[in-house]
Amino acid sequence: MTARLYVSAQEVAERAGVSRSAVSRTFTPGASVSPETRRRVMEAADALGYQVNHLARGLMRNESGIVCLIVSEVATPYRSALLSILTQKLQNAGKVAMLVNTDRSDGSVDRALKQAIRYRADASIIMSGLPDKSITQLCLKNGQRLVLINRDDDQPGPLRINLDDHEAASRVVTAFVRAGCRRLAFANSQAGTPSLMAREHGFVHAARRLGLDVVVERYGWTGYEAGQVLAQRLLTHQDRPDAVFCATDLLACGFMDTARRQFSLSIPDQLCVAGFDDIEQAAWTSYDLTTFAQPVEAIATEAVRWLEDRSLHEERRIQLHADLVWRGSIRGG
Amino acid sequence: MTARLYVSAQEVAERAGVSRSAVSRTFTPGASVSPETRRRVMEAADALGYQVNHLARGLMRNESGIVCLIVSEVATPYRSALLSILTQKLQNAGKVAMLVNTDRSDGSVDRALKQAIRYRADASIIMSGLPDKSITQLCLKNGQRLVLINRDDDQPGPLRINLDDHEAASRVVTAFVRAGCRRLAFANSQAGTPSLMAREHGFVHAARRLGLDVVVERYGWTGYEAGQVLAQRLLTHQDRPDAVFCATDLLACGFMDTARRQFSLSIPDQLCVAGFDDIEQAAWTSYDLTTFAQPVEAIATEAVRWLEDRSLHEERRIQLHADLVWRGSIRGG
DNA sequence: AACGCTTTTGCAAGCGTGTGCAAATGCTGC
DNA sequence: GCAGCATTTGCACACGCTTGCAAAAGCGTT
Repeated sequence: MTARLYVSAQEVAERAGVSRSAVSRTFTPGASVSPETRRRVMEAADALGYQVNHLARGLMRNESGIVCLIVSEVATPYRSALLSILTQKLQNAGKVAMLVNTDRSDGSVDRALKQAIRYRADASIIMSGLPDKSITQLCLKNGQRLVLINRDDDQPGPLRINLDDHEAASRVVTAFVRAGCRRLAFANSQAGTPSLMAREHGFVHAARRLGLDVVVERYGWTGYEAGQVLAQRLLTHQDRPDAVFCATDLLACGFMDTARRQFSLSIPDQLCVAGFDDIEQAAWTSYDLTTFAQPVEAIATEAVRWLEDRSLHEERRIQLHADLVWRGSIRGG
Repeated sequence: MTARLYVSAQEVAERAGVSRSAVSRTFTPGASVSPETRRRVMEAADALGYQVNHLARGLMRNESGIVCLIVSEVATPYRSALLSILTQKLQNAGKVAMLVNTDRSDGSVDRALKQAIRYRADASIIMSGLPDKSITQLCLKNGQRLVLINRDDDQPGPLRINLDDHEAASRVVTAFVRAGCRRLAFANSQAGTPSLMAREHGFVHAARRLGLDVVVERYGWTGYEAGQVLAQRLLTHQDRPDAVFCATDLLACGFMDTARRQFSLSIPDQLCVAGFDDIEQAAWTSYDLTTFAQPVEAIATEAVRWLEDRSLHEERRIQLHADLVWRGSIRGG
């Protein structure tokens, strides 16, 4: 019993006693079909289990309905949260998400974009890494739309969504100082992405403006373990910090755990901590971390809105605001 | 400057001075092309930025290369970990993942499968929820392959991958008893999925076999907050448990936090805890949770292997083993 | 040079759909 | 009944690709 072919519009047409065009029009919103034929077509379609072939439709319309999401480290809390809401909203907009994982190997963002082109994706949303300019050109030339999320750079053409990292970082300084902290530190990873660096620079500059120095430490990849190592390093510093801004909540979690367990520090009494992203774990009582919320909802909304609106295919930048979520890891408040 | 059409094989052929077929064959592994024409085609293709149109190819070959992943609660640690590795392996196998998020609304698994059919996905992998039998039939009739992960049920046709939940649960009983615990409890959500229930039943049965009773509590959705509530309920129980098996690591995290913070219990001295999934947070020092590891690697490997091997399109069940990861939340060891 | 064989090439049909165009149909008002 | 109009329908072509088939080309042998 080798599987039969899918049922085609032709078969539906025959069963309904109409032409194939009528079937096509029935499934094309806004096409001209009389109520009566539509009914008969629907009936036949249901009976046969007909589903429009989107490959063929995409071929004709030159619009596949596919949006390619390019991500690495999908299993990370912030990434998966953004991914979740993006797919949600894309589906609501009648699109479907194609997920390309760019872990390992470096040219993989480029490979991912080529994959997107092969499937004639209507757009690609890049959440990690950066494509080569030549590939960007290729995409734009082919009318493929491009969205860059939190990957600020100078590529032309696409929609770029970014946060006010710099300004957010300066708010942390204020909070730390108001809490009576004077020995500030910044814990960063070595990833060196623009948003991470913007937080670092924003923090350092704002502190300097108040005449305060900042100890900056960078280590490894942006995860829990790196946070632990950073705590080891920063807390054994001769002049131990009394406040640390971690570039990421994951770093902050590792940092806090090591600060408490290994250095027996009480938070926020002896050490104030702030993070960024507002991942789910930041709200867990073990951490109760004061942090900045990634506006994932707004990011997704803006991205999808831009994709839907065909008039806006010009270059565009959107800067969103990261709200400070005040919890218990900074004194006062 | 409205975006030009994508470059087609025709244009490549003209530029290379060969027929369209030659171009097609150049990009079809194993087709008969002379080295010389292949070279010329490749040259022209590179110059023009040609990418094979997979929509058209899928239409002809009746094989799209798309595999549909049907998931809800993508942002959950275990789900996102599985998703990550699955996409990884699918890509290595030359497939591409289409992600359908089935949060909200109940018929959405069915809708997701219809979507998969419309895009003529070669297969669908269901990680959450359960499709209606009629839809399953529709898929199989159309030659679409189906993989169910941890969703044991009686649907015919697909590949079903499950864990030895029952046996794992009984190992926890042994560990608890060996640690000197006698007042056992099981913390579950109300989701009632087969795997969760298998863990519950396995635990209760194994305990009963040793003459021990188990207090079972169920609440809410399988997340951190539910764990907190479950702790509230179980730890105020007249005869307070000295060991609790949480159906899920997320539940366990919430449970532990509330046990420590609200009831000032020390783990594992006054309370032993075990979880299931081995999410990343289970290894964090705040939790240091003894738990069972979801064999995500093996799950993905088996699923992809089955998809690749066209000979195995008969029904199949695979039962995988969940390793016990011993950490500090149970005494002894 | 003629032969047989293998490899390469081009032709053309077909995959399942959307849509412009012209023919057909239905409806309204004389 | 018929002109005038709006609506519906079917035909046929196009989308970009794969592939069976037969013709063409290459090549070694006699």
